[in-house]
Amino acid sequence: MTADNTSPADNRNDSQRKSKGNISTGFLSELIGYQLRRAQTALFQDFSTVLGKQHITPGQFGLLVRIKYNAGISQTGLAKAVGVERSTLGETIDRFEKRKLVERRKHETDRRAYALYLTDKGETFLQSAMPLIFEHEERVTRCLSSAERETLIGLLRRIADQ
Amino acid sequence: MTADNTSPADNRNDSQRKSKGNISTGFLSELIGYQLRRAQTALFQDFSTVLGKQHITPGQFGLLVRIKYNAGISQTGLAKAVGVERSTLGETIDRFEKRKLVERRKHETDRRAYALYLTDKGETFLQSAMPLIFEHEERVTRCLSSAERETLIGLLRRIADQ
DNA sequence: TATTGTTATACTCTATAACTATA
DNA sequence: TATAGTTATAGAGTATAACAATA
Repeated sequence: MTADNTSPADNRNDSQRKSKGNISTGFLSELIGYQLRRAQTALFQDFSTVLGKQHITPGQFGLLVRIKYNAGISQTGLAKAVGVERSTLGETIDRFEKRKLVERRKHETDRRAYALYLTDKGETFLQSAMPLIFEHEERVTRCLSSAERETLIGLLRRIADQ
Repeated sequence: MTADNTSPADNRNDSQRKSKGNISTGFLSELIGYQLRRAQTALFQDFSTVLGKQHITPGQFGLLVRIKYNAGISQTGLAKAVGVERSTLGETIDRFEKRKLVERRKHETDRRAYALYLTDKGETFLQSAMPLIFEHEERVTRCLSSAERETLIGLLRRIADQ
C-alpha cells in the first residue's frame, strides 16, 4: 500500500461495496484501523440485538464483570483499569446504582473512597446474560475455524498489549 | 472456553493485568469482542496522538475519504454507507462545513438533496493527513510480521462482512 | 500536598419523531 | 406517498476544571 495510490478507480479490495450503499471507500479497506472499526461495529450490532433489551452495552458489561471479579474496588481504581476519567465512570456507576445492579459501600480504611460491589440483582443479571454472551461470541465467529479464531484473538491481544 | 469457568482465580490469560490497574478481568480476555475493543482503544489512542491536534477522529477521517472518492454523494447516501442516521450525519457535515472542509452544493436533478464535495482546504487537509495515517498504521502493527498483518486484516474483514 | 469522589460544563455520537420541501 | 434534509429532544460517552472531604 502506498500513500499515492489514491485514484478513484482503486476499488479492487473494497469488500464493503457488496452490502452497504455501494460506494467507494478508496484506500480505507487496506487499513487495519478501518477493518477493526468495521468488525467492532458488526459485533456491537449483534451484541445489541441479543442484549439491547437488557439495556446493556459491551462496555457496561465489561464494567460489571470487573466489579464482580474485583469486589470492593474503588471508583478510581476501576476508572484507571478501563482507561476513563473518574468523572465519566462516576456517572456510569450512578446509573448502575439506580438500576440496583451495583452498590457503593464505604471503604473500610479510606473514608474518601467507595468500595464497589455487585448487588444480588447484579449477580443474577450477569448470570443470565452469560449464555447470551457466549452465543453472541459463537455467532460472530462462526465464519472462522477454531484455529482462525485463536489466531485472531492472539493477534488482537498483541496489538492491544504493545 | 466454558460458561461455567467463572472462578475469580481464573486469571491465567489476563494479559491486561500487566500495564493497567492490575485488576482481574475474569473470562473477558477470552472473548473476541473484548480483545477487539481493547485493540481499537489502542489504535484510537495512537491515532489521537498524531491527528488529535488536527481535531479529527478515525470516524471523521473515514467520512472525508468517502466524500473524496464519491464526490457529489448525498447525505442520505453517505449516512447509509456508514450506517448512521441522517440526522446524526447532518450535524457532522455541519461541523465539517464550519471548518470549510466540506461543501454542500445543490444536487443537479433532485432539488431536495445536497451533493457533498471536499473543498480545496478539505483536499489539502486529507493530503497532509495521509502520511500521518500511514505512519500510524505502521506503528500500531509494528509488532506483527507482514504475513500476520495480512492475516489479521483478512480475518477482520471476514467478521465484518458476514 | 495529594487523592477520592462529585459537580458543572462542554463536545460528540447516537437515535427517534416531527417538520418542510420536493419527488 | 415516499424521500432528502433539518430541527428538537434525549441519553450516553468522553473530557477538563473546580470543589469538599480525607489521607
